[in-house]
Amino acid sequence: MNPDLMFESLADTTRRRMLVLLLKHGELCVCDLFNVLNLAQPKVSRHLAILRESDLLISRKQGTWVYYRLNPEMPLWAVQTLQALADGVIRTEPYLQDQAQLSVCCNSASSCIAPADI
Amino acid sequence: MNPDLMFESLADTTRRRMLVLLLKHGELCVCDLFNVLNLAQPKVSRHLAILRESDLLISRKQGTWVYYRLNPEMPLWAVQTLQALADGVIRTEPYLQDQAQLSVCCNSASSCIAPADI
DNA sequence: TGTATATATTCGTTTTAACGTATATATTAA
DNA sequence: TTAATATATACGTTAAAACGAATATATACA
Repeated sequence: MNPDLMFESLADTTRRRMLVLLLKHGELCVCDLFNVLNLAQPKVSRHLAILRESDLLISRKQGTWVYYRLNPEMPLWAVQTLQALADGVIRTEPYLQDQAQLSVCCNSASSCIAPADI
Repeated sequence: MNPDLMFESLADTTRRRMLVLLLKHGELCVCDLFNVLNLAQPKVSRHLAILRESDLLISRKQGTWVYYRLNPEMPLWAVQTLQALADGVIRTEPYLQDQAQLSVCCNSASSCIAPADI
């Protein structure tokens, strides 16, 4: 985990929103992310690539879907950074609404969120 | 403390180096900072202004010198973010050398570092 | 008063980052 | 094979950030 890359990654609002969603939810696929955030798919994919390249996220492919989650091998200081970020933003917009949107999306029949254990 | 402003501030290496120095030392004047970092004075002043505007730093003027330190009114999540940052970088360059340079500078007779209590 | 020093700001340029649109890739299913 | 869907990437443009150099401000002191 390179701190320079990591803190450059954290400088963008879209990327912070995605990280906080993944911190709270665990794992999400690309289509859930751009639906929840109400952003264009290529924009979300590009930001996900940046987070992947800075080792904050890892992805796994399952059929046509790609699921993203926090890198479980992150060092403690990086985890603590993300937790502090989440503490700072979680009661503010747009993060509050993101969490609400995620609940709606995840509980719908059309959700492509992965089952708890595969 | 606005998280957006804060995390944009943390995206620059020079600003991270200054924050870590101030986290470890407590208070430094502008000339100590640009001597330790070996950077041009206007560059350091500009970055200090950005950190001041994002409420990460406060300054106090004493004669011709201006002393900067972390904002003591920072919320807990912001303090924890900075501590995690410091944990992540403190054993890497250029932060290691910055600490070493600070020791040299602070212990010299020409240092303008403020006495412990004024 | 003038000079010297510490710090801040302005200005024009260069670099970097983000964007929207279009397109490519890869998987699934008919 | 073709069509449909999910995701990723490429391309050209726009916007934002950082830069060096010059200058402004403010304090101290002779």
